Amino acid sequence: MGKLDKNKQLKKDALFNTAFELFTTKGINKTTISDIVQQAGVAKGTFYLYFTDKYDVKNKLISKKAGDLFIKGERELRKTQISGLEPSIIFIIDYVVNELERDRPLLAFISKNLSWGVFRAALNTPLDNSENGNNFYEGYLQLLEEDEYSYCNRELMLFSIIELVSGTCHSCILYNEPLPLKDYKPFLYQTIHRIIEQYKITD
Amino acid sequence: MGKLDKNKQLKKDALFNTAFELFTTKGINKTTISDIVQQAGVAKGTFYLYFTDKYDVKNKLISKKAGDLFIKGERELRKTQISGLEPSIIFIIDYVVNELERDRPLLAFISKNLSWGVFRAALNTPLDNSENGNNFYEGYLQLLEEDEYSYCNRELMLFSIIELVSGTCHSCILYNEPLPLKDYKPFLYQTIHRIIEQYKITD
Amino acid sequence: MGKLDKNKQLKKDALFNTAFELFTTKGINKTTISDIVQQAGVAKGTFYLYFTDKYDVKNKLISKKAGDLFIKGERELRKTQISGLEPSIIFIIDYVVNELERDRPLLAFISKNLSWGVFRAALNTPLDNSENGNNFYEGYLQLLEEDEYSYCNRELMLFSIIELVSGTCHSCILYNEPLPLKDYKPFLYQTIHRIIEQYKITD
Amino acid sequence: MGKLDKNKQLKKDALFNTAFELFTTKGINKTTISDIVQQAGVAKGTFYLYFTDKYDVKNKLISKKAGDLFIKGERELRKTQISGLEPSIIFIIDYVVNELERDRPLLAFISKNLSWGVFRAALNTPLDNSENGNNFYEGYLQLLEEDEYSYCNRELMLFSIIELVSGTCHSCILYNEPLPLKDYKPFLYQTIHRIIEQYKITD
DNA sequence: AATGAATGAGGCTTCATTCAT
DNA sequence: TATGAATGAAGCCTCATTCAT
Repeated sequence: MGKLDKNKQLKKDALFNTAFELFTTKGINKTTISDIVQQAGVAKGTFYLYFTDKYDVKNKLISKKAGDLFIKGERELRKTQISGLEPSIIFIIDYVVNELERDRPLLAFISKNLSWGVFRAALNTPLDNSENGNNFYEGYLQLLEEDEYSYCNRELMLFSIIELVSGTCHSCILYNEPLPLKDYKPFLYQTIHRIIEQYKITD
Repeated sequence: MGKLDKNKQLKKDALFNTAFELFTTKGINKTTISDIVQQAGVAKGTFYLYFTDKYDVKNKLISKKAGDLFIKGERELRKTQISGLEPSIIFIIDYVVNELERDRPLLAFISKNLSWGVFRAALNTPLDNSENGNNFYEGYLQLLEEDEYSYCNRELMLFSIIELVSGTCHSCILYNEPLPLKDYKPFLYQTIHRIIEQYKITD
Repeated sequence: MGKLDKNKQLKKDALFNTAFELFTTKGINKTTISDIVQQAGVAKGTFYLYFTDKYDVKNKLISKKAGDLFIKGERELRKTQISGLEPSIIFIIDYVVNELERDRPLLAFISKNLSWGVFRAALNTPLDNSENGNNFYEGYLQLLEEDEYSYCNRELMLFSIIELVSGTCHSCILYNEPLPLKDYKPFLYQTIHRIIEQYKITD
Repeated sequence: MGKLDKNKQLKKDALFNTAFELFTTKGINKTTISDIVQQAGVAKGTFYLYFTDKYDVKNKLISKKAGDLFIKGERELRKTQISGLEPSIIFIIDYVVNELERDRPLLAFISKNLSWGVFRAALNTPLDNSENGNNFYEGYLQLLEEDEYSYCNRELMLFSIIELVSGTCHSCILYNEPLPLKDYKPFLYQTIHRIIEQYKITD
């Protein structure tokens, strides 16, 4: 990559990161293009070289940030000795919600804007720098394969779990409503257990 | 109520209803105060006599519309012979998601903006014109009382169900992702069944 | 007309007149809305209450200014004892080109932008404050009626004369090319004479 | 001409031709330098190696295109057996207006921007690749010489005809106002006849 | 000679809010 | 109460021009 191209990427990254920072602190509506470029230290016009408008950045950020979370969760999982579908899923979910509890602006940003379609796409994005082309969704399917039981409607199972976690944790973390996250966790994981059971194939 | 007061209420209602119509068709961001007053047939200044700004109307609308849905669901339930907690809950949920499938703009409007706090408040709002001061949440509690089983953490159970339904149906109805609502329903109701079981007290 | 309405008209007029002044001095391309409102002493938004954009003002100005010129020419004609079609036309043309020679920015503004359609419309606009609904074009037709000869294709005759005058005088006045207006006038009026002859009906 | 020079000329021509295409299709105001270089397939900076700005190209284009038209008209004339001043002039005018009727964007482009000065210059430009240094205006003078009559104020005569044709045809072709070109032609050529008569020297 | 990323001034337009009537 | 003309800050986006490569 030439000096020029590297510089280009630097500017684009600066805009991307600055936008994320401002979106999560001020909110998307109250963040202006002027805010972004000013804080990123580039000229107004430069923004339009790389993005079409504020919502273009927003969509790219959501997909990226949501994907990153799960990828990091999976990486952490690999560092452990945990095996089996349910323990693995619980581990990753736990990792993700803990991350989101630590970074509430990120939670607010992601959960308001995430649709299953976008999410699904993000999960299918190959881990960056990945030598083996792996991605989260493939990892999930592999977990299913390796489990001692068989499962039907695998995408549906993940979908149900994700939407349940997403909705409930949003409320628990941001508003402590109807109760704080740590108090809700046992119930949540119990519900996840039951959802997994639901999709288990029993002869 | 005097003639003048009635006139006042008329204008306020016009603004309220027009705002709802525009919010659901054009989106909140793209709806301006000018749009609202123009279509409502009142002067710009009049808006500020009744609401502080666009977001004031928005919040009031969300609470109202979400509450209305469940209240209507409960009314429909009473017309049937259905009894028992689970059949009743499934009936109401089914009624609500069917309504939302028929009125997608309403779904988009509500689900993007509903938090459990707001929702909880809406459920506690007395049914309008109600002679007996009943509200949805009390109705829910009564269903629990009348069931042959006992349940713990009743609010949590409702919370889990609502968030699961809300997230999954949003995706199924608006994007057909990962599958159309009608195909997902059996799985959803099975999951609800399992959540209810989870909170059942067994000696 | 109420105080408010009068004020409204004042602002609109201020914008209209200021736009004309700036268009003729700086040119349309280099005149900005900001320039106009600033010099007119009103707020930016006020401009958009009365005009859709710069070109809206432009079109209205062209029509108005072109019409005014001919109306004034006709008024001057009435003050004289001149009679007969040709002397009358020559008088009005002479009046108009003299006016345009005195006000070159006006000439530049009008002649670059005038189409016969716009012009025709302007000529049909009733003289303002006119009690009898007269307009230039009707006056022209009346001149034809009163003449001792008859004419065919009356609109065409006027069209030819106007376009000839417009094109040639634009060049003579603004660039002295191919010669100054005063030197060209005899030739021009001779040509007009011949055009009138051309449309005269001879048995 | 070296290979490099040829390459240079190619880029310049590409810019020139592309500018013409865009000016006539989108209009000058709405055509940007970016549009031109992009469609011409060269880099932005390259434009500034050959032209100072958009208006530089514009002026060069107008002069070139207007001149080309008359030169082509004259060439067509030479292919015929037509002789005599008036038939020759009518032939060329007819050729030119027919061309302009076929290519309305060209008409719009030229007639909005043509002044007699620019036009006169264009007519004096030697025919490109011309071995004999001839140009349109000289051809015109020669036609006058060869005619059986003598004429005074020759430039004026051409000027009057050109301006008349230019103004009237602009309106007839682009707007069919006050009538379509083909219906106006007989009147126009009759007027031209009369103008020529006007400048004929009679003892 | 050629490139094209970067610039940033400056245009256009919107719209929440006010306030005199 | 109700009005709606007026405001002007604030946002968006374009684009001619430059300059390091």
